Amino acid sequence: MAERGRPRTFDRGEALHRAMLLFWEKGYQGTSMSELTAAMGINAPSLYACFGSKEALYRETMALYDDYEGGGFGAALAAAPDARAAIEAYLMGSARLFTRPGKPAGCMVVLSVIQAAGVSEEAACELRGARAEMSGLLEARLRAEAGKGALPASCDISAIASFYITVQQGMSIRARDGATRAELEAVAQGAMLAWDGLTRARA
Amino acid sequence: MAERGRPRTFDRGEALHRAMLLFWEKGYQGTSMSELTAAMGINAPSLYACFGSKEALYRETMALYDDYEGGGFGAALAAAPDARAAIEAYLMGSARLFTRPGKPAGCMVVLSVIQAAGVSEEAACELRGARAEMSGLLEARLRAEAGKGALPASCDISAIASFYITVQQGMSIRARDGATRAELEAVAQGAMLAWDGLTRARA
DNA sequence: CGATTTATTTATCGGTCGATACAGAAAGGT
DNA sequence: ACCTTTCTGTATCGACCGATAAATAAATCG
Repeated sequence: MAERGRPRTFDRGEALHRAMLLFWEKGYQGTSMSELTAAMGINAPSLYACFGSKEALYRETMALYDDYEGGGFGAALAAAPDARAAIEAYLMGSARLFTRPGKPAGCMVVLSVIQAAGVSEEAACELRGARAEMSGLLEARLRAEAGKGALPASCDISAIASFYITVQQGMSIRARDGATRAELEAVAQGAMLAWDGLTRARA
Repeated sequence: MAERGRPRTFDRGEALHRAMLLFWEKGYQGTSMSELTAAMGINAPSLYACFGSKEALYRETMALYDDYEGGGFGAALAAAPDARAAIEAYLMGSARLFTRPGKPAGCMVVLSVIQAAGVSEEAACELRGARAEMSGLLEARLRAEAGKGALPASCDISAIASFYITVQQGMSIRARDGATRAELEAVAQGAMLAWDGLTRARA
């Protein structure tokens, strides 16, 4: 059951990784085929044979990002001892992820709100889903805590999630604008100062 | 001292306004000349004669945005009775500005961090300056308050400004992703819950 | 009135975009 | 060996990009 035909001369995963870094940095429309083929070290026909199209490649790089770069948040949220620690880990982890030397600043999924202009409606939906998923993870973690009675039943879980998602997305922009890790960590700590107020029982 | 030559058949200000809406919505690279000329109701040579180039037009639309759309914040900050009210007005005003029916969602200046890919280094600097200016306005308002003794001298003014700027920029992304005005206003109120903690005197 | 100046329309420029046709090269199957 | 299959490099496709040259139209100036 060995492979038929001439074997590929490049590493598919490595090429995909390099494409991801480009799309992450410059967005979909902002990255040209010639930049892609140059960075991936292959010619256009090899790219099309291997990945299908520019958009299919983009979607695959986004999946790779979800799996390896933006990932780990689900586990971190679950591992935290309580909801407050989970949110803090989410923000502080984001501050670190958004400012890794040698990697584009900010979150590829968050920035795709703007950077994915030009992709098909189908792909845009997929991206919207990926962003909503993160929001869903946060809400789920908070609801789990509320279920344990650790949060007042009357507090607005989705509003809390919405607030911290917004802060994290703002951190993506700040990172792109040159903010340092220390600045983002200070922002994260600032956002945690709203925790008591947000989780206080409502009328 | 009347005008020489054939008079222009279109309203320059109106054409600029239409170009602004396009750039605001789709960014610099994402807006093509043919889209611009179609929306402005003129042919390409008229555009070049009147505005110089696509980039010069973009920069002029950004100036227009600064003056008429994003403006009013300086005055609002100054008019507020105290620093807390100023910050709250800034965030609540942003929530309103980012979700005006018939206008693109979010802030053109904030989104330019990502949407201005492709412009010259000179224009990019100008945009960075425009973003820093807003941050400077916030800091100045806070320092004025600290000078009056209404804020502890030990609290970190630039960190407070950085936090609220980050929230506001996050609101721009959320608006682009479809967030409603009510959601953004809730986020703004959430951010104000951090105020007491942020302005408490430090060790 | 011509002469000058400026704006408009039409047609098009060279360049780059994303995407492919084609022929040659390198593997397995028989 | 030969055929089939798959990948590779070259060379290029039509479409659109941002930007203009040239000819025409509409105003003021002398």
